[in-house]
Amino acid sequence: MGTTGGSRARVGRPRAARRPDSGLSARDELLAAAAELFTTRGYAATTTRAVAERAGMRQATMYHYFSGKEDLLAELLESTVTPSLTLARRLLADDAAPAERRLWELCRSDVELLCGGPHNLGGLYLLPEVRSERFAGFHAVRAELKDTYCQLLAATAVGKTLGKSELSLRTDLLFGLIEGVILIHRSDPERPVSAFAEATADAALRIAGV
Amino acid sequence: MGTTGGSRARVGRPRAARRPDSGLSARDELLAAAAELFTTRGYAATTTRAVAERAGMRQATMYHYFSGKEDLLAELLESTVTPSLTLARRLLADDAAPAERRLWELCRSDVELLCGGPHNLGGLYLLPEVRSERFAGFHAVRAELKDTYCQLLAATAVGKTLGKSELSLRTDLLFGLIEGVILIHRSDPERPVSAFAEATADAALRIAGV
DNA sequence: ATTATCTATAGATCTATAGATAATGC
DNA sequence: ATTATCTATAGATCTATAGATAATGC
Repeated sequence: MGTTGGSRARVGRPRAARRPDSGLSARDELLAAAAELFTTRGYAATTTRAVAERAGMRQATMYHYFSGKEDLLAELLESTVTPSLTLARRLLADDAAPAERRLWELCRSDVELLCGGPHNLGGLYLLPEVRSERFAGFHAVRAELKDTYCQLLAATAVGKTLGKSELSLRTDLLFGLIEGVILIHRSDPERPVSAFAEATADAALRIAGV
Repeated sequence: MGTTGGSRARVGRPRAARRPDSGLSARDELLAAAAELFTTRGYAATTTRAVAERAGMRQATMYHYFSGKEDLLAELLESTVTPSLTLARRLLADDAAPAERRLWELCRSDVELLCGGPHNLGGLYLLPEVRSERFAGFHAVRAELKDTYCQLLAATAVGKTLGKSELSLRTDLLFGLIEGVILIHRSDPERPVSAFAEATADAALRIAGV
């Protein structure tokens, strides 16, 4: 997420509302605030003022770091999908482990990413605004990730027996479960994420018939 | 959805923008417009003007039928979950068929309800605003529906072997898949809904380990 | 001199109400 | 007389910019 910039004695006019140092750079404070508000209240319902003030600064100051709400959401979306794609590619290339095992690991890791961490970034995927073409960069990376899921599934024992449209349906089911995993997580947020991620990965393979 | 009121020669001042008769009552025209806009653009991003004008009337006229956007969403939500709960109760009581079969049928029917029909009402469940306490009526009915899923699952052969927390996890997985089914439907809207609903019901039972 | 922040605000909405109007019904 | 609609608008936002200010850096 960029500079973590912990320090004292910073350049620039001091903030009006002093608060204990979060340890994050101002930019990251804004991203964290936006993630929380977007996932809980929604994107359109979240004002630039709400984001800035939750981050500890005045509304106008946000524009020093981001060109607007859209810019914040775009960055959050890409930061979520990029590490997942990196792992997916590594797993696809690694032919030491069986495909079943690699697919399971990809699912497990994605669930941890989406449900773990300080904010439930998985909730971002459910925002209706995300479908807009303004987030084409995100959609492109996401499509690549989905294609990797599809290739891993096709490489399993079951996958090799499937026709094209059946493979495509099962990929959609599998990917849809992961994409919507936050809905399940929300129904019992107390469940420890690591065990939940394993259980969901098990379920994901069952859904795909693996 | 209430009165279907098809007719000519209606009481009241004529609309400014005449359009061919939709066959729906003004109230239902508003609900249909709201369903489409809420699911595609989101709730907060949809203005009262957009809803009214898509329904063929001016913004202020909407207030003759609904007290505001919130009222529209509340009615849409309840209209989606109520028929599903009715079926669920009937299936729970019907001990002629095996529980596995009844659970499958409930899943299939819910997928048809959420993905079929003129607008993809399933998309409403993903709106962040829906979690607000303002929609407590909906949440109550929804909780009852989920409980029925849980009881049907518990009545299956596999269900009887599960401990409490394992049953609860599998209910969450199953219900979460159905709740998020619109995400899967969106990835290929061309798939015929009835076959898709059957495939998703199959997947739902697999996820639950039935 | 540079930087991060502030205050102030113009312009663009959006909601919800008040009150007028143009039909039918009796 | 009743009804469904309209037009107009006050009041409440919200975004994005302009320009001032209070730190550090040199």
